[in-house]
Amino acid sequence: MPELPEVETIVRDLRLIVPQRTIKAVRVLRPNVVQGTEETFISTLIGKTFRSISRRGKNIVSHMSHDYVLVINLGMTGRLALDTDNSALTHPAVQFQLDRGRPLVYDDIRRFGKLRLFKEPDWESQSDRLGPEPLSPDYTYTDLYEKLASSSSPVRSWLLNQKNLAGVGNIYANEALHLAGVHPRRPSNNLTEPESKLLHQSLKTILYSAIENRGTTLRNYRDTSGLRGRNKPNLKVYGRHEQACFSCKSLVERIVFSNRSAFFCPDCQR
DNA sequence: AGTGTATCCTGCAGGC
DNA sequence: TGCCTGCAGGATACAC
Repeated sequence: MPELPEVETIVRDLRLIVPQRTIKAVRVLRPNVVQGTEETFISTLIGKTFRSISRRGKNIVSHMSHDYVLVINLGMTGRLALDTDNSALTHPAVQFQLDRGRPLVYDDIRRFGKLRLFKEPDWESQSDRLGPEPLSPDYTYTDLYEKLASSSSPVRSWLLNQKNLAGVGNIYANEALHLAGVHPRRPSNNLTEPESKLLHQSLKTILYSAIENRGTTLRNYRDTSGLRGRNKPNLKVYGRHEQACFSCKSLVERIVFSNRSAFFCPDCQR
């Protein structure tokens, strides 16, 4: 569910809520969303204070006191929110009682999400296994072009692999490829340098505009206040199977490979 | 190295 | 109304 723009939106919300708050109690209602034993997870977090919140790819990274890092991957349906009386948190999995205010709740319908605890250096080495951040100023089209050149896998699959690029998921991979005019099945090492440059720029454009719109809600995604993202009307191909391309009026096609749907315009994307 | 398949889960839409 | 199938923003492990 949540890709880079959705996670970025949640991270920005959390920065207004949790820093300098201390965890007083933890309730694990669904042990399988927590890595390691429930007991260790709880005892490690009690008494720790949130210092800062950042994002790495699709991960919410909470830097805690005593050099601990709580890393949350939302999977398909994970949510974080402060519990409220009329809460739409239907599948609470973990509750954090803070030193003041309402509990912070991790809610996850399908429970594909994961909450992991690291010591700072261990998280650093874990983070190093992820690809570059597409929105980082020092991520250049040359980086993209050279890395694409070493892979023969379809470019849509390449973009989804978090070791190649961190944070891009199926919606924005398809949207960026459409904006760049590149067919999702093109072998990565088949892209020319100009095409790589266009794809690099398209990724930034698509991701920035999705962040401005606070993410895309197709079904389950909500921000920490329970509000939907507003980016869905901007989608040009994702989910638009058999509808007319806005650029050329051809019908958007849906194909499946690597077990995921790919949407593209057969005329705009060769 | 890459791909297809299965797995972890629940919920919803569509067909009958 | 109910039952069945397919599908969903992710990540990973496996066989080939």
